[in-house]
Amino acid sequence: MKSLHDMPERPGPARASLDRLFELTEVLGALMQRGMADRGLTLARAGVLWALFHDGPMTQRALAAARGVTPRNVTGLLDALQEEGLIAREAHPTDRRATLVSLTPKGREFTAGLRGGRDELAALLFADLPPQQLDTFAATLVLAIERLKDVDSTAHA
Amino acid sequence: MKSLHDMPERPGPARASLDRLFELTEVLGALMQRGMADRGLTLARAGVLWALFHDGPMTQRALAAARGVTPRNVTGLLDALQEEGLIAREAHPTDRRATLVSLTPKGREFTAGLRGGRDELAALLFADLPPQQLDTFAATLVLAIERLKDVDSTAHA
DNA sequence: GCATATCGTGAAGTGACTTCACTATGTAGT
DNA sequence: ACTACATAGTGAAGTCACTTCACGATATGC
Repeated sequence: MKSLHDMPERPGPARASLDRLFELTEVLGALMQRGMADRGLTLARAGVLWALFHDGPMTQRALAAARGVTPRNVTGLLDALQEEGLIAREAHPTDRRATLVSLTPKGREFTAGLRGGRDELAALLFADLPPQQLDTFAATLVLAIERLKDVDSTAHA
Repeated sequence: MKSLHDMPERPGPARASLDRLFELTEVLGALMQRGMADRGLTLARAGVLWALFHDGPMTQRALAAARGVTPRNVTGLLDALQEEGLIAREAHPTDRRATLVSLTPKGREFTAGLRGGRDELAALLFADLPPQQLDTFAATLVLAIERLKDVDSTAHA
C-alpha cells in the first residue's frame, strides 16, 4: 500500500511551479526596483504615479484606496513627488477638505517613459513565443491570481 | 501601408502577460507578508530562516551573499531571530572572526511549518491542472526568469 | 444647529535596508 | 617574525515605506 508520505519526498510539478513563481517574484521585484532607482525614485512613488496616469486626478483618499495603503502614507509619498515636480496638489472644486492630485506635464512625461519601458520588457520577454504557449501561460496566471485573491480574502475572515 | 504606430494602440498578448505578472507579484507578495506576520515575523527574517533550512549552517557573510543583502543587514535580522530563539550563533571552528549561524530546534520546527504551508498553497493553486498546462506554465516561467536575470546583468554593465 | 463622519497631516515609532568607520582576526610577502 | 592587506562582524547614523494615534478643518444628516 502507498504511504501517506510518498508524495512529499518528490518535489512535484505543483510545488516546482510555485517555487518558480517565488523566484520570479524576487527577480522581477528587484528589476523594477532597480529600474525605478535609475530613474530617481522608488517603487512606492512610481506606483502612485502609475495610478494617477491610469485613472486621472483624484483625492488622496482615493489614491490611498487605489494603492491599498493608509492615507497618511499617501501624504508622504506625494510630498516627495511634489518636491520632484511630478505631481501637483490643487484644491478640490466642491470639497474644501480634500486635495485633488494630478500629474504635472513632467509627471506625464515620466509616466509615459515608464509605459514605454514596460512595453519594451514585455516584447523582450514574450514577443517570440508561440501564441498558444503565451495564451496558456496568461490563462494560468489569471487562474493563479484569482485563487490567491481567494485565499487572501478567506484568510481575512 | 501600415503605420509605425499601429501596434501600440492595442494591448497585445505580451504586454497583457507582463501586466498579469506584475499583478501576481503584488498579490503573492502581499499573501506571503500576511502569512509571515500571522506567524510572528517578517519576510526578510523568514528568508533568512529559509536559507538556513535549505543550505544548513553558515557564516553571516555567506548568509548575506545567499540573500543578496549587505552583511550589516544580516546582523540585524539575526539579532531579531536570535531574540525569538529561532537561530543560534556559535563560534566558527577554524575562523575566529566568523560566527556560524544555525537553526535551533524551534527554528527547524518553524521552518518545517513554512514548507508545509508552501506545499499546501502549491496544491491549492495547481494540483487540479492538466499536467501539460502546468508544464507549459512552468517552462514559460523558467524562460521569463532567465531573461529577466539577463536584463538585470546587462543593465549592471 | 449639533453630533458625527471624513480629509489631510503632525508626531512618534517600526522594519528593512544602506554606508562608513572600527576592532578583531586571518593570510601573505619579504 | 613582522609588516601589509584583506576579511568577519558590528556600532553609529541615516533613508524609505509604512503604521497608529491625535487633531484641526470641513462636510453632512437629522
